[in-house]
Amino acid sequence: MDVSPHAAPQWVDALPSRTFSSDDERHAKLWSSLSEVCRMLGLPPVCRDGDVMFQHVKFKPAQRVYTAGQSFESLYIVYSGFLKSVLLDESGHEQVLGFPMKCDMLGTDGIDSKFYQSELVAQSTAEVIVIPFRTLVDLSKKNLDLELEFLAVMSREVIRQQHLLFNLCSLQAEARVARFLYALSQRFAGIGYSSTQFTLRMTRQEIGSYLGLALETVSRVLGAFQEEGLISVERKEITLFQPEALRALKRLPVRRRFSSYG
Amino acid sequence: MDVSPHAAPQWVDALPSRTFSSDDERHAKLWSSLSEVCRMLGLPPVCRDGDVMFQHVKFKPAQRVYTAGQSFESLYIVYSGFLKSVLLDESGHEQVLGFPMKCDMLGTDGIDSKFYQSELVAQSTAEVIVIPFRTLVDLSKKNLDLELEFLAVMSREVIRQQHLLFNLCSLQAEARVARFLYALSQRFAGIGYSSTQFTLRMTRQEIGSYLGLALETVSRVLGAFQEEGLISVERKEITLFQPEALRALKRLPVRRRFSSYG
DNA sequence: CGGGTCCTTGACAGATTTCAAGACGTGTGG
DNA sequence: CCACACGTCTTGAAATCTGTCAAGGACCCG
Repeated sequence: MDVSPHAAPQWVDALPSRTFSSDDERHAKLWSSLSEVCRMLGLPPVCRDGDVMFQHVKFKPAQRVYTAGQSFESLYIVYSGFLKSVLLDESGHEQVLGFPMKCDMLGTDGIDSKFYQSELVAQSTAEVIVIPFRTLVDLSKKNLDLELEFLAVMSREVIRQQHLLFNLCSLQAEARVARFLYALSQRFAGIGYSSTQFTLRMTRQEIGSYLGLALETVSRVLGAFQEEGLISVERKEITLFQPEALRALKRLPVRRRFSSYG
Repeated sequence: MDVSPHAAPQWVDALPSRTFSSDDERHAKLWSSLSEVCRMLGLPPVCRDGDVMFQHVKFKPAQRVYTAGQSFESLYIVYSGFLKSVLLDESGHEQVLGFPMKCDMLGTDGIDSKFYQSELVAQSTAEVIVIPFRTLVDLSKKNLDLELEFLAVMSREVIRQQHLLFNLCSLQAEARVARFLYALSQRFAGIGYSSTQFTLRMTRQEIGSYLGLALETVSRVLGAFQEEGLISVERKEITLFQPEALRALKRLPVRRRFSSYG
């Protein structure tokens, strides 16, 4: 199922068909208004162009919303489901950039060069709202505050990456994983899920890539957290017992295992 | 000279005075037009509001252009000199986010919350162009393409951070330092300096913070590069002998030093 | 049921940090 | 002009963390 980087034609069949026929899709919400989009992005509801509607598109797990090198046409807002955003290097190695979920905006890295620099991959059935950039530009001419608000959304993305950078540079493995779990819990809370009990949609490998760690390290750290009673972890099912402890965690108390002189 | 984080009044005296009296400052260029700003940002020269001018402000080494928590009023474009952008955590630890130089735009992390999230510190005498955000918004109403272009500039910043993330996550120390030197050399070339011979304005500590390494590691890796004949390093004076080798470097050939059985 | 992916766990190697000491340079004040 | 203090850089040795390799078990899906 892996698509080699920059292989132009391959992503085409990962795009959804324009025709909706299955029962599942017939019942799905197919359009969102501009004001709904603004609400999802947390923007002030200044925009009242009630007529403008944006199409929804559904993706199945492992399908790509866009791929690196594909020409930039639209921004995307996650309506439902879970995805991952990845960067591919020359040799096909995959670097995870984030795990977008409901209300996240994606695709901004294509604005400058007019080609997406990263890939957006569905990890579950996912529904995204398509915002054709051309439409956005046109709308901005009528509603002068709109483009301004999009600057704010991009500002948020810059800040998110700054914090990620900080985590990678100044924290060691345990703290990185702890903060990852805490941040994830906060995001789940923000979209109406439980903040203390959830299912990881991504593999240890992907978490490791995101945090700059080997998958085994992620596995070990999760195990250690469980030992300490901070969390419960059973494959992908996670329960946080002490979220605040995770937020503040620097390093776990040393516990000599297998030592004969303790 | 260190300013403790979030200490509100302290940054005030780091701001430049509005009166220019010294000989040095009298001869400085004090204003830039919008079209000049667009040119510096690499934007198409669509903007012809010839009348709009932006003020220049000068800073001495260690002075702060803005600080974390300060209310967001303006974006800044580096006109000359060298700076560093840093994030401060609760305990005052400093995380370097970048080393801005000529033509770089800063301050975008304040757009969303209306407060700067990071700090911009001069590392040499530096001159920045002040773009009041209010002015930018007003201009956008007349020139509809302008705000669009600023989205593109922010898009570039997002991409820069994506690559930084990739470097931190998937490369080890030697490759990080090598790519850092290569990228620096390219940037120097871009603003008219030599790409093969330059002076590092930042300390090993700051490079280490930026790359997620200890300062000693940076020092050692630079030493190793010199041993290999890739560069020459004498304190802050750097000469690149094989820039391309640095760009592609994964790891240095192992060289057993101090081993008695070789 | 079989194949594949994902996860866990151990042992080990290797990379990087930490700690420590000394050299080098620079700026300041006597 | 020199001495001194300070920040920076280098270098070594030891400690520690994390990655790598390997094997086995759990789970899922066709």
